[in-house]
Amino acid sequence: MTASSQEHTWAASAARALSDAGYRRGGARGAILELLDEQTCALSAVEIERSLSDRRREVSRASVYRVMEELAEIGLVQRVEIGQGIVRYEPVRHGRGHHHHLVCDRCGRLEPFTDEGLERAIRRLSERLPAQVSEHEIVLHGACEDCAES
Amino acid sequence: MTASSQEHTWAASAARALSDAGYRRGGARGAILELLDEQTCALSAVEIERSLSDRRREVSRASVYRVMEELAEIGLVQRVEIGQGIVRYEPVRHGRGHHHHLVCDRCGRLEPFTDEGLERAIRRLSERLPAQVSEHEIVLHGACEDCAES
DNA sequence: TCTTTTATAAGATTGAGTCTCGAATATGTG
DNA sequence: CACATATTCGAGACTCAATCTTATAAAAGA
Repeated sequence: MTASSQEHTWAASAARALSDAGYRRGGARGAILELLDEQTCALSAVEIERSLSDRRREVSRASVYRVMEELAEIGLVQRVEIGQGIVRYEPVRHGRGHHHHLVCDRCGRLEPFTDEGLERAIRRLSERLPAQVSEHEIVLHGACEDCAES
Repeated sequence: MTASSQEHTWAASAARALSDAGYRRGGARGAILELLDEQTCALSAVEIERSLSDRRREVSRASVYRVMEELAEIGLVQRVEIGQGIVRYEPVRHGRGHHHHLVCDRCGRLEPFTDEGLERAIRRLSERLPAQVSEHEIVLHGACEDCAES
């Protein structure tokens, strides 16, 4: 899902949104935006740190977490808790691109999927519950296609 | 295993299931079963450790994790990942007291809910996906009734 | 340019969860 | 009952993701 679908890249619009929200420009933030822009699925903070280090644009751990928190706050990335106590982050691409995840408990593979029936069920449910459901992120566990065969 | 929930407590049937699975009786395990039996919703490992300590039946951290893993393996408890890297465990009543959870992001409250529409959507989805979905646990985030008012 | 504010880096710290291994306890057998 | 043996338990060291601290670097504004 390479997504320069809209007018700008995700990184560009994210940078503008950050700016609008009162954040200033910074090297670490730019590098992280650039990296995220290339991703199609969720990255963990540690993976982000390592990936940037690999391309010789080192960013400190604290910066990764701080930037991800800022991005999540504005809704530019979504936190995805896959399990094992590791939080992954995933760029939210304008409207489209909403999906959930299936985690293979054997090989650890992470697969995105979409399902309109599920979305509908959640919308109805959200209205019924005596609470404000702000966002939802569904993680199914099981065996992925490859692992299921063996 | 056919859990006729009336005649025995959950703890009793869990003890039997453990015995059937080849586990022996042990003090720590018994204390944990007893504690879990009183719970209606999920407890974290740390909460279990502290609760037992409060009632002067101390159980070491390793034992808590070990026992919870055993219980989860046999299907007597369900792991629930609420976020913040904390795993909670919840006794599975009568084989299927199946429900999901809403986490209040403000006060941290954990509320169980059930929804047939959601279950139906997941069943259909599971058939459609090229993978074996073994179990599902859905965590919605938002503001609970009390927090939503303010 | 200079000042003020915000961002960043490096590393110490926290805290959930894991691992190890010797001690304690349960069950089966004589 | 007593013994032998396998299982369970406890205490603490350890791992590692995530947070906090503090000094430095870099932007925006004057």
